[in-house]
Amino acid sequence: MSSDWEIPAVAVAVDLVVLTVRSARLQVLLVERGIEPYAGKLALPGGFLASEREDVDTAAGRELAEETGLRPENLHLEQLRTYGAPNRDPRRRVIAVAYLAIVPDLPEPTAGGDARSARWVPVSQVLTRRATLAFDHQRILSDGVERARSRLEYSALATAFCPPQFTVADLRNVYEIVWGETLDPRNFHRKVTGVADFLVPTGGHTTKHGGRPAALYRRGTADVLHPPILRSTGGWR
Amino acid sequence: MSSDWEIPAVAVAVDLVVLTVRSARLQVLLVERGIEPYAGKLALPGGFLASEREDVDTAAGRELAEETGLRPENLHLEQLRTYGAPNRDPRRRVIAVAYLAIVPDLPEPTAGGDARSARWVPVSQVLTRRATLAFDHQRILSDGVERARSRLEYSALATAFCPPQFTVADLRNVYEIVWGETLDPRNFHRKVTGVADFLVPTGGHTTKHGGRPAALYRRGTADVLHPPILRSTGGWR
DNA sequence: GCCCGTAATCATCACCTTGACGAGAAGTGC
DNA sequence: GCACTTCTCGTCAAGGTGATGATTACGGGC
Repeated sequence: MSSDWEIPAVAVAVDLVVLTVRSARLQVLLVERGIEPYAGKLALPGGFLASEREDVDTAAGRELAEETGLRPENLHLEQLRTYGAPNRDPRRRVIAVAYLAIVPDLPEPTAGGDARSARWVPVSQVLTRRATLAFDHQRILSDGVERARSRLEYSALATAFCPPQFTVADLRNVYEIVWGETLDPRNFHRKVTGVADFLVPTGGHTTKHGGRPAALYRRGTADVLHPPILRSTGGWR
Repeated sequence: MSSDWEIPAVAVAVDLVVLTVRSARLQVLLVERGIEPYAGKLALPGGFLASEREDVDTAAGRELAEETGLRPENLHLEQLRTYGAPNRDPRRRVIAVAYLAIVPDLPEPTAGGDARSARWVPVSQVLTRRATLAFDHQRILSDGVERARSRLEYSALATAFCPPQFTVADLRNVYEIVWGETLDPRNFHRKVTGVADFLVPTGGHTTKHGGRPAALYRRGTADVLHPPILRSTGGWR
């Protein structure tokens, strides 16, 4: 570092991997790019810092609110990782701080705000390359999905996919769809109800479906799952 | 985003949490700052991108080589997370991409390169505030240590603290010091030797110490620990 | 109302992993 | 040889897991 060396300044983008379970599939929120590069291509929602003074975490919450209309307080939003390869963006140097957001099945897909044609796309369609994404967003999405799968094992993340009140079956549905494997309902029930402070019974019961009504729960105070809920594949067992 | 809006450009710094086990303590590599702000204060080693084209991961490896003289190929280096609060640095807007590096006990503490007085400091001295760090480096260190502790459970990270050949006792020593708890030698031995592809016996044995010679191992191909090595505290059990 | 299908919940059992701990193996120092 | 240390193997009870049977509680058709 010689004294006439100038500190390089780069643009900082925030990209969001917003996941939900919709129509029995894991889906990701994508936007269609309106401008070059990659005009017309699907991409993760995101954008640059709004000002030189905006906090990066704040920017992520702001982008999420713009795209989904949801306040970040109510949902899960965590930093995923930062992607800093020099040629990510052909225009100029941009490093992207990626965030993972988990939202429940929204009534209106992307009604909120001034989002430019955001829509839900099944993750499988992207990961199998039936749909490809702009920039290195394919990689970011892949990392985000793997993070979510892993978090289901050790954290209460699954409840973020669910409405405020949900049944054990709802929860099992989340696990099965995100992990892509079927789980035994009886063992799953025993395990999740056995985890300390994971689920709190509300006293209510469902009434709709064709079987016995299920007890309703809301998420408890536990962030980490005491005995974890481990998947058979992907780990080891 | 109006059309006259300019994309904010910010400086990108790479900060390193370099951990090792030395003198039976978990220690972190720190430098004494020579310039304002925080001149004279201890800080994590790091620096700005060397050029507008430098990859962020590459920059982390470069900084590590400058500080320790070690080539990044031989050791563990992973991205920790990005710290993007607007007032991290009082001079100007800087976002820091922090990395976690694990190195074995080096023969020469900080002999390598042109490092400005880098030295090892016990982590406990920093976390208990007996020594304080510049910027938000206290928080970054804290996150890095917690990441390392967690990684010991599920990954082969502990071997990165060890020389190429090591004994089960060496490995147990790493776990005990990083976790800050004692482990039963007999159960630990059974567990680590039972994990698939974690340890490969070299055939050699130690000869030095006062007890029965220990078999020597080198790290195997496993990155994730099949049955994980769980700590009693901090997790749940 | 009664039978049936469905789904939720409870119960049982064999197996495995874990932690606690005993005991032998294989060196060093005196 | 003896005391001491550390490594390594074994045993056992307790608890978690997967597989699976049984029971509960609803809706729907007749």
